[in-house]
Amino acid sequence: MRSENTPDGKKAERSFIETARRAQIMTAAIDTIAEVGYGQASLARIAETAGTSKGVIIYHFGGKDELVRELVVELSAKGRAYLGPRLEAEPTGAGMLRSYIESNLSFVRGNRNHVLAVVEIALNARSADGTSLYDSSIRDAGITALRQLLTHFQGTGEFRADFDPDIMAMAIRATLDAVPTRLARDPDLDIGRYGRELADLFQAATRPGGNHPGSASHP
Amino acid sequence: MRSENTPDGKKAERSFIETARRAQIMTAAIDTIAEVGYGQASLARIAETAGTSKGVIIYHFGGKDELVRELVVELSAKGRAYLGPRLEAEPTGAGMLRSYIESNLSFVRGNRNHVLAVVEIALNARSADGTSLYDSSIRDAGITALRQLLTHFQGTGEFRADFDPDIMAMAIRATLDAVPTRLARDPDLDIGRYGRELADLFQAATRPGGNHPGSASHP
Amino acid sequence: MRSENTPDGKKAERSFIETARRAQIMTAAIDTIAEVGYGQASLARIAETAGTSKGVIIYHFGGKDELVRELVVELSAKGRAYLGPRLEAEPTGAGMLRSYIESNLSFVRGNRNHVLAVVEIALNARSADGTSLYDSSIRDAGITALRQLLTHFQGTGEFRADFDPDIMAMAIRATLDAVPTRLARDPDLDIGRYGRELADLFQAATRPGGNHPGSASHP
Amino acid sequence: MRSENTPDGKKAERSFIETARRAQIMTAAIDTIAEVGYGQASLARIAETAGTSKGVIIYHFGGKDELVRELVVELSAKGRAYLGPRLEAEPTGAGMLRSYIESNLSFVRGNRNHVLAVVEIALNARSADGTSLYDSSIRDAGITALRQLLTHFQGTGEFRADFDPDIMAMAIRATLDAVPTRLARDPDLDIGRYGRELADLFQAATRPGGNHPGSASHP
DNA sequence: TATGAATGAGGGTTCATTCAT
DNA sequence: TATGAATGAACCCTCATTCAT
Repeated sequence: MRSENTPDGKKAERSFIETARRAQIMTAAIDTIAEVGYGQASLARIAETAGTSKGVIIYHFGGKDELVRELVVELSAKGRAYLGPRLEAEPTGAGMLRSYIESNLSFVRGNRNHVLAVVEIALNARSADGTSLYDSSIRDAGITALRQLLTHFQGTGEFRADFDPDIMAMAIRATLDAVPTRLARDPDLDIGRYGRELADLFQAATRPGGNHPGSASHP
Repeated sequence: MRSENTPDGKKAERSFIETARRAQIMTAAIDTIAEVGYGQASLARIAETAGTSKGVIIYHFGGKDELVRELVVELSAKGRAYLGPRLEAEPTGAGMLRSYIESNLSFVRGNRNHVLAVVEIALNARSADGTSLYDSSIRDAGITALRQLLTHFQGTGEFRADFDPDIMAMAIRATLDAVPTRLARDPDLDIGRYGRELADLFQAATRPGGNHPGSASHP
Repeated sequence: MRSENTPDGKKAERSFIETARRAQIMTAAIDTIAEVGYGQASLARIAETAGTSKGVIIYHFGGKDELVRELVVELSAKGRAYLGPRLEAEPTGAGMLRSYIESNLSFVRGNRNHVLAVVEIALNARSADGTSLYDSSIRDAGITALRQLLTHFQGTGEFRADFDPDIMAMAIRATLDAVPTRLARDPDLDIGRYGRELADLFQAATRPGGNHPGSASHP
Repeated sequence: MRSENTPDGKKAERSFIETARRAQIMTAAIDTIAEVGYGQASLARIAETAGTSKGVIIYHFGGKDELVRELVVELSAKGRAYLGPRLEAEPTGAGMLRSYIESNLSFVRGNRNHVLAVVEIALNARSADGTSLYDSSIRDAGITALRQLLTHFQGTGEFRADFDPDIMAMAIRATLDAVPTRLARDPDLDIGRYGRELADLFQAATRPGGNHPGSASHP
């Protein structure tokens, strides 16, 4: 297996041809997983999509697990690079929440198969010892950031104080995470409208005022 | 394989012993899938849990796919039987929505493993030809009913008119569907509180009034 | 994989047909390993010799490692059963030593391929984690017993007192262990004469008296 | 692949750099085989130890088999160069035998890994067609020389006449060949004492006189 | 000379399924 | 009805080797 690092600990430089092969294989893996699901995405099938052989994949990635992990890492990096600036540009709580939701979905639109593939991986992929190949710290980091956002603007009064930020964050993430699968079933889905609607939904759910509903009536 | 139907087209009566065997196997399948995930739930493992052999499972169900489909059908029936009366008892839109959410979650609490198994199946299980073993009409039926509920009370004015009932229904379902997995990770989750919070959340999201947020500000 | 034991801890009864199959496979494995060496004795090759498929071997033994371990255990048991009575029948030290050597070799003669196969296993077979598949406690037990024999009769004066029983034991074992390989190269080897010669050799090496040679002359 | 000979049939001169590379690779191979065993010593692993790539090894040696054969040839040459003078210096039979044994072991002590590697090769290494990569003529030559030594001094009366020199030679070689493996298991082994003990052992086994034991009682 | 890249055969293993009993 | 036995395809991976650069 190709070693990932040079002996002195620096990242190894990758040759042009290797970079190209890796990209080609990763694309094939993404498309295959997105199309037939993780369980059916064998190395042979991925290799066929890529127009190579299983051996080449193993040569470049060292094994299926590593290939899969790379898919996750890469998407995670792309996602952070995409979302970060869009969030920071927003001054208000409502704006940040709306931006969070809409940016997430426009990112999904722009990386449909990759997102779908990583969703499949998160749900299904396990290594031989049974542990997930999806580093759950990635998701946890996302939820934590979202919860902190919510908590912060509860403090400022921009959001109503009487919701549980953990549960609200989970609801938002669950709703967003369900979109890629929906998109796969219905490729003509209007993601822009979807995003605006969901932003409206959670804006209404978080804005203060109104005699609040809720547990009072369920003692 | 046991034929499902008699020659004259009627459902075959099942003997007592057969019914018992089937139940025993289904329980084993549910527990195994819930515990180790669909991908790791081989027939051998299920048979071991059930204290039988793989052959018995195939004999009674005709194959793994059929067993899995039965798990889905059975849960779906249990779910309808549980939820139907609870919804019909509610007179108001807000009440029905709250009941829908809270009843769903208390059903999850009472059928943790079965729900978890079916979630695993819905996300992962595919037959050899790549098609899902989860009959999506079941989910569609659920979403449709929910959407009709929402649409109806938009008509009566109990809910704000300016949300897309399809998207709202999808958000509610996605949020509810995420709970079993959470519950698996954290068995001490307070489902009751979870339900009240989520009901509050979607009540706030659907109730009319307030200067409504929304797409107007995003031309 | 077939479970080796019943739930209550007893050895599982093996059906007649299973016993036969296992014996057939073990014989094929013995012959194959003896002929082509452990490294070339793949499951496919063993299966071919046995007239079956790889799957059958895995079904009956659970894996190659287990098959190999069984070969060792079985030979070890056969060996103990063969050697024990022959040793105990001897009253004198010289007699026991001679019997040990000659019985070992006549056992080799009667179990040529099995012994050869286990020698191959002892030298080559390793599991995935690098540990030997040959339980070295078996060899250690043999050497220990031999050393105790030597030490005992040093105490009685039947053997000269000035050799290191550990090294003498090792020399005897090494010499005996080399015979199977020789036998494989020259199938017409006269094992009986070999045994008598080696017994003479080590009798001369252990008997007391004579102006003993030794380290005194090598300060 | 580099050709071994020039067109005119003479041995090709090797450049300095090539000689160095070959030595580096052979050392890496020796250490790797000694450490992990022949079966686990893949070209990739050897190349890694050597700090090169598999291609280089194949370029310089033409293939794994040739590399392995070279390891054997080189050790054999080193061994002859080491042992020859030490034997010739001894005037008596007993002296030569003692020197043979002790020199062999001190050679092992001084070339531990190389000896261990060749032992591994002798026992395990086979080419694709199943034939051993260890040229058994090397061992045969050693045994023959030893047998001639024994026979010679049986003629002079220095050794007892009633042992089979072939079997005695085999016993001596087997005992010596077992030491490297022992040494690998117990690196603190006192080779000097080992040599003296074994020399004593075989001196006692070969010296004349005493009422000889043995085959008389086994007609 | 040396390397990175690719190949393809073969390795052991898992698994749903079939079949005789 | 139920089981043990067997099957065969597919799985991921290792390896020595080849080849273009």
